[in-house]
Amino acid sequence: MPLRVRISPMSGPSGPYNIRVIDSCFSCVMKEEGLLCELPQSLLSELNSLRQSVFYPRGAFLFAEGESPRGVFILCSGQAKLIATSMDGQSVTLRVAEQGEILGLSNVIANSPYLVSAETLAPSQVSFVSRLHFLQFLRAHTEVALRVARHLSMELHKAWEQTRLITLAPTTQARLARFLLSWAAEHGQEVLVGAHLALNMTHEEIAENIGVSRETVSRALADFRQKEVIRVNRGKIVILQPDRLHGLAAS
Amino acid sequence: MPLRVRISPMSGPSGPYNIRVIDSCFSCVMKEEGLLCELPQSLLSELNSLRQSVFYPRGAFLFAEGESPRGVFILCSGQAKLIATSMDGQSVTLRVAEQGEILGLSNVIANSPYLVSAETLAPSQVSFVSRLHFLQFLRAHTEVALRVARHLSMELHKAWEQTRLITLAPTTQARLARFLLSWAAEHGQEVLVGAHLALNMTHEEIAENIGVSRETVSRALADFRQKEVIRVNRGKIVILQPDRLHGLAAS
DNA sequence: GAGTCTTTGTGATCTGCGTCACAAACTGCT
DNA sequence: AGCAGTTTGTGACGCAGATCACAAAGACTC
Repeated sequence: MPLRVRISPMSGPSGPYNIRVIDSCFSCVMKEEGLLCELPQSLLSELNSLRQSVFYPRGAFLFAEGESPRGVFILCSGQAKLIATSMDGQSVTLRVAEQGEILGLSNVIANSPYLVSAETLAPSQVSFVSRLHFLQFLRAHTEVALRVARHLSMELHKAWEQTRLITLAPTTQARLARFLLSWAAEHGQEVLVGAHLALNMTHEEIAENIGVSRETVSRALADFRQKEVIRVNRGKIVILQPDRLHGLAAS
Repeated sequence: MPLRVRISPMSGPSGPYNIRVIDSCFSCVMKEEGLLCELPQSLLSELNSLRQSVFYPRGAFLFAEGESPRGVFILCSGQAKLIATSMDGQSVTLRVAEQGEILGLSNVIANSPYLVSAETLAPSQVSFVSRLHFLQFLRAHTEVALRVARHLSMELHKAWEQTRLITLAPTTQARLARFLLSWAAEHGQEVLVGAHLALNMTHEEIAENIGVSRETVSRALADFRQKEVIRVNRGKIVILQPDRLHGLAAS
């Protein structure tokens, strides 16, 4: 098992970024799918007293591969991607976390080093709860342990979906189409004519998501555009022909 | 999200196989890494009363993609692989579970259909616990919920490792070498001169593990053999030059 | 608005690996 | 032992996509 590089210099939730510490905001807990949604008020306020809220710009690292787990990061708003990096600098995106999700959970539970890095894709508000506090909280409330198990199950399923996406698509175009569709699905976006996808990603980053080269993504997108399946509007992708996109995804 | 095929005809832990039902055997719980190891005796015997033990031959399906979760499968002895299949019949192996591991856990927790299939790689003794019983058991004991969370974390980390293996290896030979090394590592096998790996896999299956074609695996293995890095002995692979194998894995 | 850096678009080339095809070796069955 | 089914070995061929190489278009700074 080769050791991995890129140990971040950060020692807490704050890093070498221009970060604002905020002290309200637990709106994320209201989200339907969030781990914490519909927790009894008493538990919420207990958790509230443990957490520390911080604002990160785009491109900030919440934690990096190889660090030992400091604690969990609750994504109150924004987006973050989890990436794995190889020795020669290549990287894959394992998944993109949305608001309401918890990052670093599995590492805190297993007490094993982060084996992925978490980088914000958009300006994000993040609540940090230290390992010790979180574990105490977890042990004290069976309800919380069950929700954690459910969250981990969700993460596992997404990891499997990602493997499926990368390995079982016949062509690159299919991979890209599936990627766009699953993105839309995960963001509650109906895949209708005119749906806007705010990917917040460069072609390079899309490439890392689907495991192909940057040029191939550019070319495939150009092709979709030329077929008028999609349109690109100031960084956002607009779906023009959902049905044809599904067709491309299938084969 | 395309629906997936291969719904198995089984409706319980038993299927259309020549299966023996056994009623002892919880030796798996003694295993160091098993989910259940070192559980208090009282919990063990409670679980014992809930389970039903069954013997499967090689190639049996414990469950298949798309089925709703009947319960969890505790692998007392043997091996099983988790596979995802695409519409056109291709498949990837997501991981190989060893004795002591629990299969179908995340689906029971999340109450979502199995999105992978589990197939035995060797004759295996498996204890089945139905969804309801397991959830009751889980809810009743915080200790168990925590262990489940730890097991799921382990599964998630293995899933990420698998993605890393498949996507971040520069060449096919590196993939194969890494696969062999990680196999050895996970089986407590020291990677020493003469270490025997009982893969229980055909080249086809190895190919599904590392995401390449069968012929490519045959050729790569032939190459390793010709370089005298490995030797093949009645299906078992013998490592002759661990250091060179590590070298091949790196690049 | 000039200058720098990042991102995107596209052509040209090269190659690893998938695919097809078939022979050889092995396995299991009666 | 003999036969059928599976697994393995290897050659020949073709192409999808990686890589290289720039140019064009945006984005951000002062």
